[in-house]
Amino acid sequence: MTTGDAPNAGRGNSSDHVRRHNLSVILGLVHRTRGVSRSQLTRQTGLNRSTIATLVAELVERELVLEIEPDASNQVGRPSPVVVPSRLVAGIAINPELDAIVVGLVGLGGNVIRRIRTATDHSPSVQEAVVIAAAAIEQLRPDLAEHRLVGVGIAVPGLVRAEDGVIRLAPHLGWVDEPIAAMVETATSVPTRAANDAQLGTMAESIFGAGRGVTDLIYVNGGASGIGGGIIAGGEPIGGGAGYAGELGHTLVNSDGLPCHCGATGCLDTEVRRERLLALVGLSDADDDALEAALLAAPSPVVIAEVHRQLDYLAVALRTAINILNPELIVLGGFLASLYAVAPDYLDRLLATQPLAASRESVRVVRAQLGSNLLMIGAAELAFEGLLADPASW
Amino acid sequence: MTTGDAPNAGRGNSSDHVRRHNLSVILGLVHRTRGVSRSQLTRQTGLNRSTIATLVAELVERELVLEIEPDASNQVGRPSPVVVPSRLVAGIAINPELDAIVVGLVGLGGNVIRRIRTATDHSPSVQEAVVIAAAAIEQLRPDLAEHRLVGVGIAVPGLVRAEDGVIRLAPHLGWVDEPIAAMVETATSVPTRAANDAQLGTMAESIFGAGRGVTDLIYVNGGASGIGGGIIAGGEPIGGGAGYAGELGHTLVNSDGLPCHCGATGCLDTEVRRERLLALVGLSDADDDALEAALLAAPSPVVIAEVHRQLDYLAVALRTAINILNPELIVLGGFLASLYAVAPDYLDRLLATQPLAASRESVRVVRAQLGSNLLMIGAAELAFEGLLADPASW
DNA sequence: GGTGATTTGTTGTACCGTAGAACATATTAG
DNA sequence: CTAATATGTTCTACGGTACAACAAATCACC
Repeated sequence: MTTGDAPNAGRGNSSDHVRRHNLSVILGLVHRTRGVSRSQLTRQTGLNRSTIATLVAELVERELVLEIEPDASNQVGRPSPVVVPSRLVAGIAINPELDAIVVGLVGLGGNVIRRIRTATDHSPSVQEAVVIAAAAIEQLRPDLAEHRLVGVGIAVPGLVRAEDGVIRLAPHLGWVDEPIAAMVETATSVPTRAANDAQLGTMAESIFGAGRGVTDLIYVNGGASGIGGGIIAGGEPIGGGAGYAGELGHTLVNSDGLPCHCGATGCLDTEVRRERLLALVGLSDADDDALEAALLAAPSPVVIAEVHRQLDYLAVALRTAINILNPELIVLGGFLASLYAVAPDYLDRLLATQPLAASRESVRVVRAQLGSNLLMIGAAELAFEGLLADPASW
Repeated sequence: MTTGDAPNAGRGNSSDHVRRHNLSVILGLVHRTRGVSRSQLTRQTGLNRSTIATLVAELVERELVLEIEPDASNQVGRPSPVVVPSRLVAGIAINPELDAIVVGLVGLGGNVIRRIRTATDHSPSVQEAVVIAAAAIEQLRPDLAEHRLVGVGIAVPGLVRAEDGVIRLAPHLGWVDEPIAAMVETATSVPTRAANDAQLGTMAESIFGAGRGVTDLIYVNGGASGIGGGIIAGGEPIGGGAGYAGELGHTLVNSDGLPCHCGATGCLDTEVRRERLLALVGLSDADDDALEAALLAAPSPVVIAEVHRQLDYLAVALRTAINILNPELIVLGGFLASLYAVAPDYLDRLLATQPLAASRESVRVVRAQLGSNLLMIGAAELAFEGLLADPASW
């Protein structure tokens, strides 16, 4: 017996598509779980175990997955082999930052194999960033020889048009209308896609991190260059018409606030800023862990006041987002997670009163789990997307 | 050749599901378009024309659709019969208002066959509303005898849990935690579902109204009891975890604003209100058309000032929503459409500066098209959902 | 430590649904 | 009136999954 399957759009479905779809579902499950037994696959897909056998056999044939010895499960019955992602398959993740270009080699299952951070002494141009990324990929050549490269994904701190991977605006890098995906694809000859970094972080946390198994969540990240976010609704990442969705940082939180670079005033992004925290704890430059340690170590009244002030504004933005999207989960990343770590009860109390009662009672707040690998894993999702959609074409 | 088909979740797919899916796709197209030729169906679904023939034949057999004479199309080639929704199939729509219960009989294709409005002299209890609705359905009995009733849908001015159709809060009716879907289902013995009225209006406008063919839109409605809204993202209605999504009325628009019944302060819903407009044009009670006529007829400075004030706040809420969701289209309904009719340029100018540039340049604002039938059509969508998902089971 | 119960892999067959080809039919263009 | 074109109709082929029967590997129990 096979259950449910609710495909979309106005498209029909033929046997060809059934095969493609089923291969895609299975490879997707193997990817997300990093290892499932064949018997679990039969249960989760609703397909017959003979069908699972042929489908898995095709994926093994194509060297996309491996079947390994069943683990001692203390279960009655014949043990079922575990299907794991092939270690051959890999994607490249690129993340340009203000002062560095990070390039990573990521295996199926979101496993970061290697990672090269190239610091830059100035904020690079897109051309420079592409050259640096290409050089880093060159460095990876020995590793690449052992892998099958299926794509490149770029996590950009700015607005990226989903359709063609053009950066419309990366304010802190000063990039405007730059076709970064096309440029990298030209340089690497590997299919390349680009998207907003926070959206990719959202996908990563949703698949491998704090949002596993949750269909409706909001991710909000606080970084050095500001606040970004992403949305998963009904289990799907929400990109909007062009790919610019998720900009929770430009929610109004203070009518009397300062003008924001976006053109409006009183945005979350203008009120809640990392620099202010750094200044208060006497750091000029620090990573998230150091900042959080300093905040927790020095709970002076001034620090607490600022933390509360920022949480007040965060709560206002979250109230709006909760009312609009009714998420089950809010995932906080970067220094927003630190703010929450310093005063969890304070934020919880605010969120227990501001949003509509029905929506607020079912929402949980947690911190992100993937840490420094977040954007590598997220960008790699973009790289894997084509493969996961149609495993048989590879 | 058949193209694309991207089903969801971790479910597999077998021949049984293919058939169900294809029937569902075709009935859905016939429903949405209110009439498609078989040749159009082959093109839009990508299925072979022999397959379309058998699928349509099954739907005809089940009396869900009819094939009618092709219309003179001036096209070369053999004319293709037009597939239209069967006039037999109908759903019941229920919409409780503050001073009336509206019940309608709606045919497949969103065609409102009959509509009964039962005025109440006081704000009814849920029990009263159900009794009144049941009585109205009784009145429809002669019509019902000629139709096949596939479901009941209820559009509730409040938060409704999607799972079981329990009203969590309908503030203006004073209803809390009322299992209205179950109550109506008991009274009618017809499968019944309930949802928020603005969400259903969103679906209706998206399928039959201003949002046809648009995959990412926001609908915002201004009614006597406040502001509601709904979201379509990636072509799908967004309900959130429990079904409470779309509450754009409780976005912060004024930090110095008044407390709102929702628990927060400065909500759009507290600043932008229909009563204020009614008072300024000297009406105590008027429908949307009368209010709009009065606003357009009497553009006194005071009226213009209030219209601008309300549009200022609406723009702030839309800016936040646009930044979060990047819609292609914003559909305004109720008195919000009237505000826009009075000063379209004013709102357009605000929206041309406040949201992020990339998002604002691709968004259009239009008014809703379905008028007084909006909620009947929307609620009927709920009634039809089961049928459209699996036509063969009926 | 053997035996039965249980679960799952394996193999071969049946069935279902769609695709495709060939032919029929209805329209337009000239 | 004829050719071109598009679509309906019919029949056959093919692909993919389900199912049944059997084999294999584990656990539970005595």
